[in-house]
Amino acid sequence: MDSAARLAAAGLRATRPRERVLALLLGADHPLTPAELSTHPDARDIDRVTVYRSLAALHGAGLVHVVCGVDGVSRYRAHEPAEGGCPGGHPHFLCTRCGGMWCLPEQGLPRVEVPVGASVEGKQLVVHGACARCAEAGG
Amino acid sequence: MDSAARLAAAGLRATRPRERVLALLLGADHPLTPAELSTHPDARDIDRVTVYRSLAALHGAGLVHVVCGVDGVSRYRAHEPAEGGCPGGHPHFLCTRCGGMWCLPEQGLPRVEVPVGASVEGKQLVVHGACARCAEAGG
DNA sequence: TAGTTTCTGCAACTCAGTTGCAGGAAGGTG
DNA sequence: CACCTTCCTGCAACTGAGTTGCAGAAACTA
Repeated sequence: MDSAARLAAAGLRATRPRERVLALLLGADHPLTPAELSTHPDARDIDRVTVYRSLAALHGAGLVHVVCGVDGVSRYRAHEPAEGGCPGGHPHFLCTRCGGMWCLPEQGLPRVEVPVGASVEGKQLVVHGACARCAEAGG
Repeated sequence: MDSAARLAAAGLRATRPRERVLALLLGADHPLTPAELSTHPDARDIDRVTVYRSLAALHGAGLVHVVCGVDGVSRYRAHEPAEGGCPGGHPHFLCTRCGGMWCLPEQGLPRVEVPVGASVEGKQLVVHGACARCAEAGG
């Protein structure tokens, strides 16, 4: 299923910026920041603000999941809409050297007991350190 | 052990801003943001920048732990230096309505398998939703 | 094709956090 | 106690992420 079809299936207008952003997320092997998206050669002509709003629309429609690392930057990744339920329900690894992030999809998240009366909307587990390449480069 | 004694024990100079910041963190029942600290009545005369630098010093000395929520804001909490080892090794609950955060210290963090060659320096599990008060207020 | 609705791009803005630098305080030495 | 070195503080200015308002343009509908 390509970007345009996914947008239509989710009830979103299939505009050029949205298709482009979703296509980039689908083609990436790790979560991307809004900055990485708007400076990408294939999206240079898309405004920063439009990238943010497209990501918000995609997230609202359940086409992508978002993770905020210990560096305070949000990262987005596309997932199959068919997965439904709890997309992004896996840990992520953040390299604090190069800023790269990778999904660890084979592993789940633990059940957490929250204070009485509180309602849970999501949870995220971020492991941080140095990725293989940065660790080897001396870091 | 009061703030000044903790600073000395950690090998830090016991300056007024540091004592003040540490005392506020020790007196709080939940993690505080740098903004909450620098606008606190007891710390109004401490510069924003000094708050950030004091927190960095306290964190580097292992007197506080830091959590970055899904809202991209860092929060700090003091802990007993005697605990050592892996301070902050518990989940946190973040209320996305009021921005409050609470520690869930009775629960641990799961072991996570990371990509080959990567080195782990820490991990954090943040559960987000509405706290009891915000949920009751209709959120 | 015309018309309504929604989206895009621009400009300006807020807020978190950082950097450079001059003056000042903390704590050691004689 | 005075001196001196070291480190810290506060100010100003800056970077970078993310948001808001608005006019014009593109997408869907009839």
